[in-house]
Amino acid sequence: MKLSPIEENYIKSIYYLQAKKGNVNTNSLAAHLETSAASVTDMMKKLKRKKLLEYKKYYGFRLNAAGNLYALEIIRRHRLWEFFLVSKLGMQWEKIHDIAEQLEHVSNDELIKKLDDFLGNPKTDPHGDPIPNEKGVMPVLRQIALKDLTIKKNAMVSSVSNQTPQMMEMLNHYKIKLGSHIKVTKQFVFDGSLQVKIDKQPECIISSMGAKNIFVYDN
Amino acid sequence: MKLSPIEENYIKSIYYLQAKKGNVNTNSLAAHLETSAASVTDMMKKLKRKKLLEYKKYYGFRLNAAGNLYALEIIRRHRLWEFFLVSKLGMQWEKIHDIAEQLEHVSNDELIKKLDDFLGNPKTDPHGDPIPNEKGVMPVLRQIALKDLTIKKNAMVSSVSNQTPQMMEMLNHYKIKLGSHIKVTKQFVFDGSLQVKIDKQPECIISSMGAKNIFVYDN
DNA sequence: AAAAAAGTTTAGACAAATCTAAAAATTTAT
DNA sequence: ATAAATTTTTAGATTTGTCTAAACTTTTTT
Repeated sequence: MKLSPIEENYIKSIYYLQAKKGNVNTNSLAAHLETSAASVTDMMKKLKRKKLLEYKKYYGFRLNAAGNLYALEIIRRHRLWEFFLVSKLGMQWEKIHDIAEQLEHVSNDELIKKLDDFLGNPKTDPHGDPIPNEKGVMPVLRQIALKDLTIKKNAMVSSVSNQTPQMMEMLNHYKIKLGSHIKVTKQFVFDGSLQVKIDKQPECIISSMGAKNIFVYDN
Repeated sequence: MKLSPIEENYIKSIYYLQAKKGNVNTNSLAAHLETSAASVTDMMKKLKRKKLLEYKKYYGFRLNAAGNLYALEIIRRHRLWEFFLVSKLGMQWEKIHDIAEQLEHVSNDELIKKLDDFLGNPKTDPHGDPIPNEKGVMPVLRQIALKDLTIKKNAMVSSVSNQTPQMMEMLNHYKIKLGSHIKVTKQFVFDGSLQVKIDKQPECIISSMGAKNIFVYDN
């Protein structure tokens, strides 16, 4: 089934609010989507007709299995595009969300599959949020700061917690990208700096400041 | 100004029909967009209000300078995405048009600028059609078959005239991509095969069959 | 130059998504 | 348990893009 971008936005918002608060009501969904409660009621009837959620007048609504799966598909597209915008086009975080909101509605299974492969099958978006797989399964990841990574354990760069020009300069210099393979080869107790191997590059040293702000998943 | 996807499709269709036939009338635009003549009339009034075309009842319509520029912007987005789908994701020609029709409506100037740079500022899409620049200027290109390329002249791969698995296999083997820099270093009169240099790779030999089907622009 | 044909526009209706204001149901407070 | 407050739904209007059928222009034919 293919929904309109508007319907997709409803599904996505319900999913988020449900994940955050357990249940969603008409008013909170209206607030989240910046629309009226009346519009929400109308749409709930429609999405019930389309069998994406349970809905009983005055008794709230809830995504069913199909609705959940659809939401995860949208989130998958959104997060893959966000990854693309940052890792391939080098866009800044603040700018990518709105663009990904547009791109997420482009629907073509082969496109998303190929995009995923092209990006190296990332497990999280640039903010560190997990990307559901094709079947709608969110990977369970342990994300830790690089400074806490067990020595000699392979890990992957998942996100970076600040995006100052100084930080970007450093990442750039070390050729650290989202998705980069990374391993700590030595720790210096003296100043907390680390010797690390990034992808296939020769080893280099990262300061404790840097190692605090770079996040990786090690599973 | 930001138009809806539907309005953009009207602008784009008018542009194409105008380029092909000089002038467009209500019925032919309706046919092209698979809609009714009445819908076209309604939309012409609207696009006139938005100052994108000249329109006089019963006397036809024509894009003005602003409308033309807008059309070229849409075409630019469409062709850049087509290039992306083929050169980065490795999709097949038959599949890319419909996807690009969706992607072309995603509007963000910085996105398109960065995408263009990421792709290496291609001058044509995978079909060999020129990509307008940011100012709406179509590059004037001389596209020729690789076999006709002057020896030792630098050129760029613009398109490939058939997409059989055999052809793809060869392109893959030689690492020839859209946008690849290419130069003929030697011609063998005997069988018409060519020695060529592709990007920074060592020289290789391409048969006359291959050289007939690979197109380049040499200016 | 009328009549016929072709092409275009208007009128009126419809579907999707929205809104406001009023009505109905539920929840909370007394 | 009734009243008050909150929340949700309905009713009816609006906007965008669409349609068919009828009316209107222009063009072509005779």
